[in-house]
Amino acid sequence: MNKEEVRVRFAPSPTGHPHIGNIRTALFNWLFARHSGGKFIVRIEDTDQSRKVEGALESILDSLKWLGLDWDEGPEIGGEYGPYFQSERLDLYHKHVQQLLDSGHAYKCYCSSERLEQMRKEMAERKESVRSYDRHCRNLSANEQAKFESEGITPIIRFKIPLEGETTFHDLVRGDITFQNTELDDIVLMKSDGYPTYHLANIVDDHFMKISHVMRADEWLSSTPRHTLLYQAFGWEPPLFAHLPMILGPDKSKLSKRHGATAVTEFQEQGYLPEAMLNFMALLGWSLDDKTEMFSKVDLIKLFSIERISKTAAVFNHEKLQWMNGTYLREFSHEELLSRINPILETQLPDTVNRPISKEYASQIVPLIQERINTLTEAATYADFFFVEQPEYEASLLIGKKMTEESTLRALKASQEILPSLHSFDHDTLENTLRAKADELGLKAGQLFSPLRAACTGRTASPGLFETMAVLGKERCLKRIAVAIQKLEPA
RNA sequence: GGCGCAUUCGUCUAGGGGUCUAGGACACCGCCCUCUCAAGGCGGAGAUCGGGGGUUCGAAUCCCCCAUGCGCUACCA
Repeated sequence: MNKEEVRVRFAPSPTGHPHIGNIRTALFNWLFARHSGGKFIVRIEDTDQSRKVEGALESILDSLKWLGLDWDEGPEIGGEYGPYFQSERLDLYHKHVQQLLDSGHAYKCYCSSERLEQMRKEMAERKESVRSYDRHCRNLSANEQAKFESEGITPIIRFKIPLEGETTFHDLVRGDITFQNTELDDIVLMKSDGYPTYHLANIVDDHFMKISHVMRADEWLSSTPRHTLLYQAFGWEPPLFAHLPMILGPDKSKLSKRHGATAVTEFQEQGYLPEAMLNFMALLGWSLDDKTEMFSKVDLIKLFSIERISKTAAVFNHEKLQWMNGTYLREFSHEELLSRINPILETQLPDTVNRPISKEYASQIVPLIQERINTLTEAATYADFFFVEQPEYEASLLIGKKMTEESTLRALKASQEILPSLHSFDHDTLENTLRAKADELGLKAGQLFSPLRAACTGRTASPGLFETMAVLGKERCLKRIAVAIQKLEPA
């Protein structure tokens, strides 16, 4: 094999929406390929017909596209070593499994699943270490085989693991790893439905697609000696292996739906930025040094290396992702942020708000919320009062600290009187006027501002009062103040 | 049960014999800023480096044992 050219692959099976762990694997492969000037290949491992999930393929491809992990060969674009769907490569697998049969490295197995189940049960009862298969058909005579064939049993094909010796392979992350061959079972290569198992298809494809490095999750480590033996049986040189640390949920178990949103597409829907997602995922199992943690995609490509992949599984920390997303959000220019937020506003603002949303108006709001949101979707929930006709809230919200119903009413009415006379409704005018008014009323600035804030926004927390009022405009502020006074005024 | 891998603050991690009385980040707490909330700045608390034996003048760093966690143990990937 030509080890000069780096060719790596992301080989998902279309059995569901890819979660952050799957895509992290894709990311590391992609990063390594781009770093080394090699090729990144996507291969779909659809050899299990029963587990196929509708829409999973699209979800996988969409996740990659969203993050900008472009592939050089694979679905939609093809390539020199296609097809890139295993279900379209069945002939290749049959041909090679036959080769193994002919060379005595594989054999047909006629055991029923019932017998297998029974066998495993008995082994467990006898407290023997449970084996997946007892090699019952490994040395069947020609007569016995003919008998099973005549009964119409479709055999599966198993790999003949050497009965003795040991198998060692080198892992780029963990070093040399050795397994006793006696610990290895005669794995299934070809299933009775004519589809290969992962083990066979994987080896055949990696070989013919000239894959130089296999970077996959840690859960595959135990399968690697079997794969090594398979390469030997074929007389092929195996690729280099690098097993990536797993990503776990908060309870330290394998990531699953139980852990809430883990599908990459869900993060997209929740308003996370692809650049933040990418940065965050890169740090799950990889680091540059003891302090750097903000990495652009270009940085990552330049700096990524297998040597700095860690060995330990990582718990997925949602809070840190959120922080990082907010950091990216804050670094955007107003124009950039607007362009990201606008589509969210369109879809997530209440139905009562007229569409399309005015970009000009939204652009005034963006600077006010930029440092107060951590995700794009928060823009719609945080800033909705800018868009609705009249925010809903309880009258009690108007009465702030150190304020009573009476003083609140007085403050609101005083504001109602002075605001119409303002020639300009900008930040400074508002601030000067209102501060003077507070003085005049014998109130602290905050005592006056809080009922005004509640009246104008329907919230106790909002962007700066004067900025907010300026954006809302004199007319709307006055209207909302009037509503507030009504809420407090005895009927 | 067997086999494999792993084990540094709650979490992500730095560390590869002395510079570590273990560094950074998220989260947490306090202070500053301040019209609220954030953001930002400053500071704090938080890990006897899973435990026990070695090796060494000296170990988070090397070796062994144990414990724990995770993974694999399917005609799933």
